[in-house]
Amino acid sequence: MESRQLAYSLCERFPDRFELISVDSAQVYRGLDIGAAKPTDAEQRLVPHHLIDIRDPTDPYTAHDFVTDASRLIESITARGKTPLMVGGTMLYLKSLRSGMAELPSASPAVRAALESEAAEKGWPYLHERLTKIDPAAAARIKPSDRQRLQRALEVFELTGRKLSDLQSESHSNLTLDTVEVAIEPPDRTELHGRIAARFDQMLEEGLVPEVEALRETFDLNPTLPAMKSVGYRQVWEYLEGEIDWAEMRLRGIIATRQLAKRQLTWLRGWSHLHRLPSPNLDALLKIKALAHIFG
RNA sequence: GGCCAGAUAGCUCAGUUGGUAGAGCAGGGGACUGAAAAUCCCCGUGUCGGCAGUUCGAUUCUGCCUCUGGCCA
Repeated sequence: MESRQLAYSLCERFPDRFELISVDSAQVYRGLDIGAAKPTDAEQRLVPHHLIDIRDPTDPYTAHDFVTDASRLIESITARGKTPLMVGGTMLYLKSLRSGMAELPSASPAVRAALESEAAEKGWPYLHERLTKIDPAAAARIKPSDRQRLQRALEVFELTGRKLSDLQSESHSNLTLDTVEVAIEPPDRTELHGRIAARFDQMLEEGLVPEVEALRETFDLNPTLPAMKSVGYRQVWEYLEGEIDWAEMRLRGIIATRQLAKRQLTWLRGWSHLHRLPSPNLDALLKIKALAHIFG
């Protein structure tokens, strides 16, 4: 959350030096502003921002889309003589950009719907058994309870006639990135949780609920869309449907945010070559040796 | 003041025909290849409100007490 402020400090110190690429699976959607903690117009004027407001919430954006878009942007920004600054907390996007993604077919709503109804009829364990027959390696990795990945593995087979595990072990992107990775070390858990609660209350005060109501009027949304499954939006949706009351919505929103933060920290823990800063302090950032060539 | 129902894990509760107890949620840890702010996996000893009594043995039965909710005054 604070990394963006640090990025802005850097941009102010070195004007016209950087362009910012948002690494955020919620900020890509138009209309998701308050809940996605999208940069304000004033902030967006500080430095060119990319990959914000590029999709309607009815049109899912994916990790693969991100890798494609970000790769292209990195190239063009660099060609302009500037340095791309990637800021955001969608860890899979970052990971995929760094290690590349396999050549896989994109999602097919028709195939997914077919698998969905088959699962409703015969159960997911049955589909997992089928995956075991066609792709034992993938089946061993994917738990029968992990419907999302199970569905994906079967979908890939339907679409290509090939095993997901084979496709994944083949072609990986050979994008070579010279990056310096920096993360701001969060405070202790209790304090982090306090901040998260305050932040969610702030969003409610700023009008998160009316924002979702407006989205529902503007777009033909449903609760299975990624945009509406994201933190805050999902809980407000349930509230607007009358499934939960205000207090419960607030509580669940805060809980979901905490759990998201925890998952992001889990990603970060295993990150190698990561520079950890105790606070969003520009001087501390500038002391990182690996950055010397950029400012030198 | 009287009657009734509760009091069990951080929270909501289940349960033990008497052999010291378990779910959901929260929390912690982990995984992660076109939904990723998603999806999933692992982790539960707590004076079973207090004090007595009955019993080989009580969280479980009995009595008293404390607290909470409801009803009646």
